[in-house]
Amino acid sequence: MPELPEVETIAQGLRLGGQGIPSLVGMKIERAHLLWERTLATPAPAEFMKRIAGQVIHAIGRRGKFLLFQLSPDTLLIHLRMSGDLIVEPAAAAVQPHHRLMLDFDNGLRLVFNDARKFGRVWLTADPQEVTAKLGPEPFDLELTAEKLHERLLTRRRLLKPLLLDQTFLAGLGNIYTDEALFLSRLHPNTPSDRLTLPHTEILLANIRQVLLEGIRHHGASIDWVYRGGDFQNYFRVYGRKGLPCPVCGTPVERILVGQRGTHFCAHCQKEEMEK
DNA sequence: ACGAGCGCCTGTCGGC
DNA sequence: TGCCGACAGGCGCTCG
Repeated sequence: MPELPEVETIAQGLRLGGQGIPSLVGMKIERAHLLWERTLATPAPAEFMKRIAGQVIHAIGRRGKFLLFQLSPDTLLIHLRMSGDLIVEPAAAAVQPHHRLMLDFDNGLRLVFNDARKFGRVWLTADPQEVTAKLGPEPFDLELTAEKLHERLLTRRRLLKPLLLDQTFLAGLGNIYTDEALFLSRLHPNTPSDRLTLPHTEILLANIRQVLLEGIRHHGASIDWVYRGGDFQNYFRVYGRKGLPCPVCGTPVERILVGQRGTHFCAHCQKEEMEK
C-alpha cells in the first residue's frame, strides 16, 4: 500500500490543494455514494449515508497509514491498503471502474475513494481512537527517542523486519521503506530484535526518519499501475532491485522472503551475524 | 508470544 | 500468441 510518505503526500494535497484542485478544508458533504459495500468498515451503509450528509471537513491529517478527516461531529478515517487512492473530480464525471465510495460536495466536486483490489477500508466514527488506539508511535514523534525504541525492541523477540512492519510497534512503515531503512542501517532483515544494541538502534531510528523524509520530499513512490505523481521509486537503493548492484559495494541485491514478504537486501553490507 | 499459512481482490509481468 | 503462475506499497484471522 501506500506507506507513510504516500499517505502524508495525499493528506497534504487534499489539505493544501494544488494542481488545479482546491483545498477540501471547509467543503460540505452533500451526499455519499457507496459502490462496493465492503469498503465500509463501520457504520452500516444506511447509517453512514445518513450521518455523513451535511458534515463539513474541518481538518485533514494522518496517523500511521490512516487518513483522518475531521468532520463536524464525526471523524472519517480511510485506509488505502494496497491499491487505494483518493481523487478529486467533478461530481458529474463518469464513474470509473474502481470507484468504491464517492462523497459529493455542495460545490460540484466530489472526493472519490478508488481501489482496484478492494482491500481499503473506511470508518465513520465519533471517536477515531476506536480505530487507531492500537497503533504504535509515530516515527517523527519527538518523544520517540532511540532509548525508548531500544526498550521496545528488547521487550520483543521477533525478526527485525516483521517487527518494523507491525503497526502496533511503529506506525507508518511498509515493505519499501523498511527495506530501505534496514539497508542504510546495515542491518539484516532477519536480525532478532532483542539483539540490537543502543548504538544500532540510534542508527536505525535516524535512517527510518531519513528514508521517510526522502519519500515525502519526493511526494512518495509511484509503482505498479497506481500512479500518484511521486518519483521516489527512482531513488530506491535495494527495494525492487534484485540482481542489480548494491549502491555501496556493487554486490547484486538479493530478494528473499521474510515473514511472507518479499525482502530486498545486500548480503555483503547487511550481515546476519552482528559483531557485538 | 511468535511465525506460518491463508483469505481478501484485481491487475501486470515474465517464462514457457 | 496465449496461458499460467508469481507477485504486488496491507492486514486480520486461525493455528501450532
